[in-house]
Amino acid sequence: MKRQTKISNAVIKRLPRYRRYLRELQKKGIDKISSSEFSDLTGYTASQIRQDLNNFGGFGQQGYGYSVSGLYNEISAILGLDKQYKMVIVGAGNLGQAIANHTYYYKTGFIVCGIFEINPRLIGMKINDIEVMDYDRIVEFVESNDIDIGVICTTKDAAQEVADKLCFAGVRGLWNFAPVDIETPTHVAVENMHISDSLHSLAYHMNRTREHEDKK
Amino acid sequence: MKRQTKISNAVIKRLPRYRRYLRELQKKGIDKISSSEFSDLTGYTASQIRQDLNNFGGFGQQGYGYSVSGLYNEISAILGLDKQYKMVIVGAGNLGQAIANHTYYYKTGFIVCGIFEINPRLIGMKINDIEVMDYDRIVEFVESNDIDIGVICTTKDAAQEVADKLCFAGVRGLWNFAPVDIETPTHVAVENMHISDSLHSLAYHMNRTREHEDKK
DNA sequence: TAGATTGTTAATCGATTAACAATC
DNA sequence: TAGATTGTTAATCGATTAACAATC
Repeated sequence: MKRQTKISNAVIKRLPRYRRYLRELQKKGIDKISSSEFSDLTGYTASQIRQDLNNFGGFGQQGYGYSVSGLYNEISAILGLDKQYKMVIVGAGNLGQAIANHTYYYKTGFIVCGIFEINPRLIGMKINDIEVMDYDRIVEFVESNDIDIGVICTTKDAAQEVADKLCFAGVRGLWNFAPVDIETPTHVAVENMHISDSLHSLAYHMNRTREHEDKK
Repeated sequence: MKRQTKISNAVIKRLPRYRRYLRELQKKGIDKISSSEFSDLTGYTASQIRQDLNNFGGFGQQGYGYSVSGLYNEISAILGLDKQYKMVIVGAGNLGQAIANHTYYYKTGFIVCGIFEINPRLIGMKINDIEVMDYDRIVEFVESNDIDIGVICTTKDAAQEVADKLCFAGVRGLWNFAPVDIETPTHVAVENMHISDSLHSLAYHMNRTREHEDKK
């Protein structure tokens, strides 16, 4: 087993997907899988799966394969999903509310501790038992509650300023849903959910498949 | 100018981002940009920007650069954003409602024509003036209204069945928010918004930046 | 025209796939 | 043990970067 210093982002992006499939196998009561069976399931080549996993350690057993629950746990630990994270949501609009209501995060260790807004009509509301607070109080709140993650559900114009405030207050990660690219100090991780970008590439691919049809 | 047959997905994924920056430049009244200035702005290398654009045509002018609005329009057309798309949303939960309420899509040519649900308590409601209808009626509706895109906001267990039905009814694209990988006929494009996968890779990166700090 | 900047080819870099020795 | 399948090295493929001739 050889542990590498720098693991490419392409590998990291595949881990949550591997984990999802392992969870399904677990539910079905399957407790062993080979890289080639896993390849059939996921669509990744067996070679790539083994290569990816061996970035982190030798989790398999020659002649046998991988233990489904063992591998599930390993990947969870690699991703840091054995830990808990405290989150705040900024922006109590549709998207902020949808995320606050999504109990899934809570179940997997991502705890929404508060929602922040500038719109006075929304302040004081409760969404899924989480209080909507005045944005003015955010720095104090993040500091005193040791918040790990800020979720940005604001307009694109407010996003960078909100990000700056969250970083100043001490979050370690930003989950950005605004359609802009956020700048942060190097020690703060950013993950973007660029929803409209995604819709735009769907539009592209739809017109491409159309072209293929036309040629037939 | 040389037009390639097959353009890599990595290129396509960058186009919406290029387009966003061009829109901002346009708003600021800047009407000309060189690849190296655009590189400073976006973080992509000037070489990559020119390489990417030349997959589709020679949009620049030697010695001058690129026309901001010209390039914006070209990229919009490449993505197919000069067209209109009719969408239906399946699932009127938090996420489905958030998308239905997001007027942005409408402004950019993606028109939400209906929302479908199995929960009888939600059927008949109006969300942002869009009717929530019985899921039983979806095939008929998609067929008779020439719906282009199905947006899947259901649970992961229902997602594939919903996808099959939408494909059968004739959509050309699926925008999938359920945390599963959807299978479709080759002529139906799929774009995934795997929200929890994104959160999981954020968790990974947060723990990595932490390690760097520890080493200091 | 001279200067600037593109379009495009060539070189490099990184990621994926293939092959196979190690080993359970 | 023999068969199976991993871990890992080597080969290939593709994507990014560098370089420069074309040209506005």
